[in-house]
Amino acid sequence: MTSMSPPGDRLQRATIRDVARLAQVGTKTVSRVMNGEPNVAPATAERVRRAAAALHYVPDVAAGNLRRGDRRTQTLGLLVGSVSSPFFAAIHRAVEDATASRGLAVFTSSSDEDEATERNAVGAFLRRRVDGLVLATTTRSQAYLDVERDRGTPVVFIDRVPNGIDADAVVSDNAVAAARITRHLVRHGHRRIGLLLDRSTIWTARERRRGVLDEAARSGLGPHAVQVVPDLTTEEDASMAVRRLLRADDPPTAIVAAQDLLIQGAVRALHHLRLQHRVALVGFDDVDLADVVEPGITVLAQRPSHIGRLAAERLIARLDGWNGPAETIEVATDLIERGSGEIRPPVAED
Amino acid sequence: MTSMSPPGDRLQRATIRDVARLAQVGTKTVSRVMNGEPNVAPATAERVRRAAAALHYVPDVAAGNLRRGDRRTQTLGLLVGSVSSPFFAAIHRAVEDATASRGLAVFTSSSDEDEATERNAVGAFLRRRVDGLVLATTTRSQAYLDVERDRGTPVVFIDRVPNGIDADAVVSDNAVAAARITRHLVRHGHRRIGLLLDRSTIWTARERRRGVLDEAARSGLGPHAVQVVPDLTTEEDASMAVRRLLRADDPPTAIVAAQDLLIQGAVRALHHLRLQHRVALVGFDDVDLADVVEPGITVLAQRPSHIGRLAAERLIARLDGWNGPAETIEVATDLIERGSGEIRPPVAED
DNA sequence: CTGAAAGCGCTAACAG
DNA sequence: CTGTTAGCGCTTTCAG
Repeated sequence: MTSMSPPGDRLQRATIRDVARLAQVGTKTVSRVMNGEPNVAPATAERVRRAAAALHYVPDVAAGNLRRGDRRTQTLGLLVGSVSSPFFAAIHRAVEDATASRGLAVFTSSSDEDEATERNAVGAFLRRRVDGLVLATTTRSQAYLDVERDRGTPVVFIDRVPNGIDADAVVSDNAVAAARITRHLVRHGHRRIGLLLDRSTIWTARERRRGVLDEAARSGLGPHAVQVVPDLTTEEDASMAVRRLLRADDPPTAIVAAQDLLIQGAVRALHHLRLQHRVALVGFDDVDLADVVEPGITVLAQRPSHIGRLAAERLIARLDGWNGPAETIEVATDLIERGSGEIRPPVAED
Repeated sequence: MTSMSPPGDRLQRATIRDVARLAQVGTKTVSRVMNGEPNVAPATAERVRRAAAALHYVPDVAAGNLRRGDRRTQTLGLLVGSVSSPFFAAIHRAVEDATASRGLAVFTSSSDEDEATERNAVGAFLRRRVDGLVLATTTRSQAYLDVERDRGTPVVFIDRVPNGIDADAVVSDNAVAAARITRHLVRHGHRRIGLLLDRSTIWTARERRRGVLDEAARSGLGPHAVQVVPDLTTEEDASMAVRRLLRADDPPTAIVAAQDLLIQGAVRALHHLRLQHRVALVGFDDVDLADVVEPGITVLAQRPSHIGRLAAERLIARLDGWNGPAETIEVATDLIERGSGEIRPPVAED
């Protein structure tokens, strides 16, 4: 029976030879039927199918690919910062959607923004002979993928542009978006802005910082107008940073939170301080219930599913032999005004 | 040929024989070194490692496993409702964490609660010879996995108990939790409850319904006290359901939303109707910013990362040969009171 | 239309 | 300590 029976005598897995024997044909004929190749008499094919079903035969694609010409495993590897982040989870879903109809299976891993973890994960993908790679890279240089790319494994980068390797990338227009946020705040009268950032090892954090600072300068805000708090990792980090910023002399009248977790920390801090209607707030990435909170949270929403879809499509094009030059695709972001970003600074300006 | 550039001569992938030739040893020695087996002279091992590095050799685990005794691919398949749902994303992360240190790579797929999609995904996993399966199943019966399980592939179900197969499962204490919510509302004076549910093909939806109805009966509420609205899929569905419920004669004084998306729809509807302080609301699953909204949203929080970790640990135990009886592990849930669930009904009781 | 033989990259089972 | 031979499950090649 299932679990009681003598330990150790697990059912033998049927091979193509078992099927061939039962159907009274050669293994090649079974192979033809299983792969939908032509030149099999309908009656023979039916016999083979019946035998396969009777034995619960499950072909071993890895064994097949060992000999097959194209050597395709119909598998790809996806590396993200964390599969549990809403942003990357949405990308993951889009990659899966664009990819499932093609019969591609997806390996996923989280890097946690650690170089060694990324390299381990990519190594694990490569040892399993994935056909292609979709990477939110966290390493300084991706030159380590050069050889693999030259061996014909396409690599598409997401969320962050690559460094030290010529490859496709699909990213948000981070600097543009950050500048847009800044202009928005300046137009509403703000001259002192607090900027909450993720680790500066992450390309998006650097881009967003650049976008804010450049636009602040362009608006003539002066060098100390933007108070940058980098390397924030958790909600609590962001909360504490907001408290610290607002306690200081000459506190910022507006906060920019450059990532979803940081928004939540900032919102929570402002509410606890009862300053949610006094201090402006704009965040990167849309957050659940952002429209129900009072005031609604103004955000610069990225389009993660768009990023995922474009990346997957580009990868598939490469797999199909398209050989155009590598390019970086910028995906537009949307400024969604809900109230928190439209708060004006207190009138007591110096 | 790839195409224009260095015409068609993509780099050849190095095999174990290339490494052996370069290091002037037999292939078995290379194999020993790559797998950390004993009985290789340090000098030889070093020579092999150098050759492997020079050739950028990446072992093909699938080819190795073909001959290896245990036939382990160090790979497992994870099926969830959707990888982009926060609940399943958290489970996914926990499975990855419990599993990465072991060198297991994870295939993920979304079922979208569709039977055929589930079977396709599981088939794709099996053809790739995953060592084990973690499934949030959506099929009526999982007897189709019987043979595979007897072949030694462990299967652990998550979020939903299996049917037609004897296997481990890790689930929330849904009915208990639903009863607890109901009791909570009854204690606060509610006698008419609106219950928003996901598709009744999903086991959790049925369990939660049962929990609410049983507890309502136990509390002597009468057969029409709970108005059940099943088969809600989107936020909009939930919003509309709330509006409809509250427009009716004798509307419910409390709403139970049995899933995160439905909570958001319900919250939004209540806020639009400006009834958020009049109608009680309790939801399943914690939601971002639930504590910042006014009133805070009372939820029954599941512990998805706990579920994922336990499922992965059980799977690993099975892989390590542990052969105890299959069991269903219930993970406790937490009632988090934030205000919305503690609203009392209007005094005008009949 | 069909099947026998060879071989994909690797490891088990021996022999040195 | 090291290498040779066979063979994992499948597809290619090529001869019927």
